[in-house]
Amino acid sequence: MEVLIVEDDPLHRSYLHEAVRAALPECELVLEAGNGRIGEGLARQYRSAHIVMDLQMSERNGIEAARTIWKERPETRILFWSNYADEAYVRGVSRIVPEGAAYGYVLKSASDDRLKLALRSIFIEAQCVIDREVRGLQQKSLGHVKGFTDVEYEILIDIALGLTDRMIARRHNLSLRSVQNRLQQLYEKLDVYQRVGEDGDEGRYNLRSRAVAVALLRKLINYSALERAEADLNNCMGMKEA
Amino acid sequence: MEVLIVEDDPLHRSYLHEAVRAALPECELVLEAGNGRIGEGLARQYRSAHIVMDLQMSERNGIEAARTIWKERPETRILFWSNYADEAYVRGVSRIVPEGAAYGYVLKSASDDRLKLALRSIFIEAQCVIDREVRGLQQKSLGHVKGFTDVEYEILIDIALGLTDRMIARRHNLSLRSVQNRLQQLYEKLDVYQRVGEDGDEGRYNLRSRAVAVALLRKLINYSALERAEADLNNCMGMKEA
DNA sequence: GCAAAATCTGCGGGTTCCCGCAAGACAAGT
DNA sequence: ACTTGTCTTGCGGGAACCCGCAGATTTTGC
Repeated sequence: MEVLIVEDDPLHRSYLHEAVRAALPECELVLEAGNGRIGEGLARQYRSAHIVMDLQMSERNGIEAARTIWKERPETRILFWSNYADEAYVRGVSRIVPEGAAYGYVLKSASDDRLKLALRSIFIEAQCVIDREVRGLQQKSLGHVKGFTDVEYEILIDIALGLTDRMIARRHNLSLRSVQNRLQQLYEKLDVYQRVGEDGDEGRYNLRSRAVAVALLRKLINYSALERAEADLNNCMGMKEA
Repeated sequence: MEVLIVEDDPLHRSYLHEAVRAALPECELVLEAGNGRIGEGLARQYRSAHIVMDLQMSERNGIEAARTIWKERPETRILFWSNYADEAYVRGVSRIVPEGAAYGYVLKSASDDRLKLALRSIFIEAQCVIDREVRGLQQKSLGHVKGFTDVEYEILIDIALGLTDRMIARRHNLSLRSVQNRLQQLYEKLDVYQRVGEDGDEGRYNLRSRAVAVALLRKLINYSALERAEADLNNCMGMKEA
């Protein structure tokens, strides 16, 4: 058995190495990668079936790396080990995990024991281990309780990228008005209608920009989600040109 | 001599502790704080003159903590130790450093030796030590080479928060048209005018939202800057109400 | 002190956005 | 079949935005 560690912080990397050694004495080889790109390469080369992966790395982030790895070998077991439980990350991960795969999502703030337990559960027992906090977000996101539909989310990303209504309509094969309907739902859910001004004066927000702002503040979207979306957009545009 | 470490990651904290011990054998006491709020408290309590501070902490981030600490004791020497060199952070720090204070900005990716050298230079020699990469950004930011004025930056933040033109005008005591002029400069500098569409079709961006998007992608603004700005906004509003 | 440059301001227009109203499409449920 | 609900689309108008133009004000450089 071998384990691949993908993590860009050297300190965390060696801590993980230690933890893996301690939790999985049957592990013969521990590989390390400093970013997603290298991680992908090693995963391919060693056909690693067991991976511990950080999200938020510079070169190529964890979600992208995991996606391509899972695309090639869906039975790979991946434990995501992250600092944050941003809804953007959680959604990004749930989006790419293959049917029936064993994976995990543990926060870096979790205790030593939690991490080791998760390592054994996932890699040995093939069970899913999702941090409670993260689990909560997942539920909220999927269940309709104050959560956002996938379509809504898409549109949210689109306005965050700065696309116009017309562009969004084209991208999604919708009429202009439909897009605007979606936007209204979004504004509703993001609770963006409160006045900002005082007295009787009418001081509203710019709804479109405000929506992006509160989405960011609520960590519904974050830097890496934006980055990915921007890359997608460029791709898509390139395709059209050709 | 005593040193206060403010850093929310336990691993990094103990690494720092180690480094301080090694680099400053004359140091008698090393204090640790897990977030900005606690850090402020300890700084006040122990009148610490030497602080190593992470930016990006949950409870209260490094910039806010440093600002209040410096406000009380401007001669405090602070070494900022951060993962990132986002322009938003760099600008945030330059903004609050008192006249003639000795401080430093070192990236976590720097070598062990660099860190130790910086510790001695700042705490013993009272010199400023700024990472080269960071230094570059500072120049660019202050010098007029492709950099942003403070006023422009303010307005950028305002639209990122979702304020309307009229609101911005009021906040800055400007006419509506002036604000729009500023916005045009911004759009120019952020290079937001490229078409997104193909063929002869007119596919522009929504300039306002797009500007925010590219500012985020270029790390001109980041989560913590947004968060601070939002808090400011709420304060300001509260004041007006009263 | 004066000219050049940069900023601030009002006006007017074209465009995009925000959204109420209303009519059609499709699914599900009793 | 009738209702109920959700989703889509068109129309139209009011508001906000983007911006060229042109005059007023301030700043800067020499």
